[in-house]
Amino acid sequence: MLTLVSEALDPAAAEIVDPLEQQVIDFFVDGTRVLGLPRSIGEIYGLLFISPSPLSLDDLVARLDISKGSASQGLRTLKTLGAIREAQNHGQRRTYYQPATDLKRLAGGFIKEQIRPHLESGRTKLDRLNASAESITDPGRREFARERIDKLETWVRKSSRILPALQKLLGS
Amino acid sequence: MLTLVSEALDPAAAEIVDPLEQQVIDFFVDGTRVLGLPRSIGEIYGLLFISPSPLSLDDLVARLDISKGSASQGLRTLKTLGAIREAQNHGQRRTYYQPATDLKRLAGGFIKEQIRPHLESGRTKLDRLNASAESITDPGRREFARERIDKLETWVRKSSRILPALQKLLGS
DNA sequence: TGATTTGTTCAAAAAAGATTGAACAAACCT
DNA sequence: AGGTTTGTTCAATCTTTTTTGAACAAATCA
Repeated sequence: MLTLVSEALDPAAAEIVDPLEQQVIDFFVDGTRVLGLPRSIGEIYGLLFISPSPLSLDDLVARLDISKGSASQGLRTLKTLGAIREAQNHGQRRTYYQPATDLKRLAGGFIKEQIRPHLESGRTKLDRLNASAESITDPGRREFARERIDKLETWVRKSSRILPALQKLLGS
Repeated sequence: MLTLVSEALDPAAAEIVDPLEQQVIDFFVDGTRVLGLPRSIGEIYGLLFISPSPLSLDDLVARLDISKGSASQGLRTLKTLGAIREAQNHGQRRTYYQPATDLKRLAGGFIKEQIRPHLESGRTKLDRLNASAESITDPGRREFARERIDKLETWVRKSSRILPALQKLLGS
C-alpha cells in the first residue's frame, strides 16, 4: 500500500479538499446548475480548475468522494464538451486531466453539444408543423396558425444566428 | 352541467388538444427542457401560444390534463418571467391569459430571473475566494490560485456584459 | 346569510435524473 | 500464463424535482 508515500510526494493527491478548493468547487457546482448539468460535473471541473497539477480519475474519486462510475461518466461528458483535455503522461499508463480554460472554447463546446441539437430538432418540428397547418380547414384558424408558426421560425433562425456571435463576444 | 353548451359556443374550451396544438406544445416542452424549466410550463405556454383566444386556468387544466396546482404554479412562473399577461376580461371574474410573443422581451425575463441571480451569487463567491486566496502561505500555490481566480472574475465580467448585448441581438 | 366559483398553498406521491458499485474488459507487468 | 492496474458500463438505488389533490381563502352571487 503506497498511498501514504505518494501523498507525501505529491500534495495534489491529498485525499481531502482544502477550503479554497471547496469554494471553487461550489462556484462551479452553481455554474453547472445554470447550465443544466449534474453536480458531479461541476465538482470535477472545479477541482481540476484549481489544481496546479493534473489529476487522474482515482484522484477525483478520492478527493471528491464520488464513485468511479460518476467520475468516469463525468470525465467523458467534460471531454465531449471540450472542457478538459488529457495531460502529457510521460510514459505513465494512468491518464491525467487538465481543464480547458478558454471561455470561448468552453462556450463553443457547450453550444455545439447542448444547444445546437435542440435547434435542429426544432427545425424538424417546424417542418411537421407547417404540414399540419396546411390541412386546417377553417381559413381564419389556419391563418392564425401560420402567423404563429412563422414567428417560431423567426425565433429559431435568430437563435441560430446568435450563437456564433455570442461565442465571438466571449472571445474578446 | 353546462360543459357541452360552452364547448359548443367556444371551440377554445374543447377538452382535448388537436394534433397541431400538440405539436406546438411538444416544441415548447423541448424548449423549456433546454432552459431547465418544468415540462408543465412548456405545455402551458405552448397551448397559450397557439390558441387564437386567451385561456383560463380551468381551460388549461381541462385541455392539458394537468392538476390545478400545476397550472396555478406554472402560470405564476410564467408571469414572473414576463412570458404571459392577463387578457382584458370584460367584467368577467375569471382571468384569461395570453402569451407574450416578443422574443427580446421573453429573453429579458429569463435572463433577469434565471441568469442574473447566479451571476450575482458568483460575484459574492468571488469575494470570498479572494479572501481565502490571501491566506495561502505557499507563494507558488497562492500565485496560481490568484491567476485562476482572476480568470473566473474575467468570466463573470464578460458574461454580465454579454447579456444585454445578447438581448439586443434578439430584438433585431 | 350560505352556496358557488376561482384560485392558491403545501404535504405527500410520482416521476425524472444522478450516483453508486459490482461486474466486466483491456492494457500492462513479471 | 496469471496477477494487477486502470477505466467503463449499466441495473439498482438514492436524490432531487415535479406534480398532484385536498384543504383553504377570497370573491361573487342569490
